[in-house]
Amino acid sequence: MNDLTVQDPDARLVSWLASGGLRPTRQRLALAALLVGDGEDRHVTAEGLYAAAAGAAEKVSLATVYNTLRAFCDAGLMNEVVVDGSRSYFDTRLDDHPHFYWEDSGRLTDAPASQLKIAELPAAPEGAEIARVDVVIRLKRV
Amino acid sequence: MNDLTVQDPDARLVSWLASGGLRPTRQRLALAALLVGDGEDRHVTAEGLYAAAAGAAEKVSLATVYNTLRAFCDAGLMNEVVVDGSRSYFDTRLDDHPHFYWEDSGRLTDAPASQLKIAELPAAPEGAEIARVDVVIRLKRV
DNA sequence: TTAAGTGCAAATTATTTGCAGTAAG
DNA sequence: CTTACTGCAAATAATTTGCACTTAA
Repeated sequence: MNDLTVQDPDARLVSWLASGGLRPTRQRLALAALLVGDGEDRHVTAEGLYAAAAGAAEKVSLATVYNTLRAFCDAGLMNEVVVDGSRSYFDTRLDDHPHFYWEDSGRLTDAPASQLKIAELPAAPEGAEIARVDVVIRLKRV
Repeated sequence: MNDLTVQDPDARLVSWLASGGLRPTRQRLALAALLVGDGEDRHVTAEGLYAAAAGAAEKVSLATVYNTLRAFCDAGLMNEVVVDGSRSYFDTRLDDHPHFYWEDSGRLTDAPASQLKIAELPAAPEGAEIARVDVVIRLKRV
């Protein structure tokens, strides 16, 4: 899905946006660079990404950060993860995988998918099918 | 944990509240009756419980419904379940168990815990331990 | 009598939206 | 040019809180 072919970074971001049918605006390129610029998976909140953009001297309004994250999700470029009733997290990783949620700091990180083995799963009731299975491992400091 | 001994229903609710160190006020008894009055497990939102109370001709303010649900959770009588960024669900069932989330209707129900078998789980990283594992099976209509 | 609980209305927080201006194809 | 995108500020929605009043112990 992510074609990490060798090409100049900007072009990679442009095609990342294009694969979601989105125009490469200055703001989107800046946010995309922060999100997928280095190929690392990221878990951000809107406020967090807004702060990161500000830190990188990129001028993007908070409303645009919200709208852009929503656009990226609608375009299938990211996923929204719900773990904390009060804020939404956005994950650059696209496959269905488990998360660690650090209750003390509110940080969300990937849990190694290879170490999760579900031997049996409740079947979807009549008239429904499974869209996704969210597994959140809540951690507390010892 | 839930002692479903045969005694008059009101006394059951009073001791349910007492087990959480909470005073049996008229409002709490009314909400407790709606939540655990029949021993069935319930998944409610604050607004939903408020509507149910109104439907049962019980006068309880929305603020009190919120405060009471929070108090019940703090007292360990209920659990908060996060599945939908925008609203909180409160579950009368206390053990760690999987849920079905009906994406179309926003309804939350229990999934049979007996049908979930996790063969392997990512280990908690250094300095942390697992507080709880949330499994939410998201359903879509076929 | 006294600390806990209640209910309003106002405050907060995260997020969305209307709309006028700006930029991409 | 034409439509999508941006950014402010105002609007929303869920939830919390300040505070005067009520009630359980």
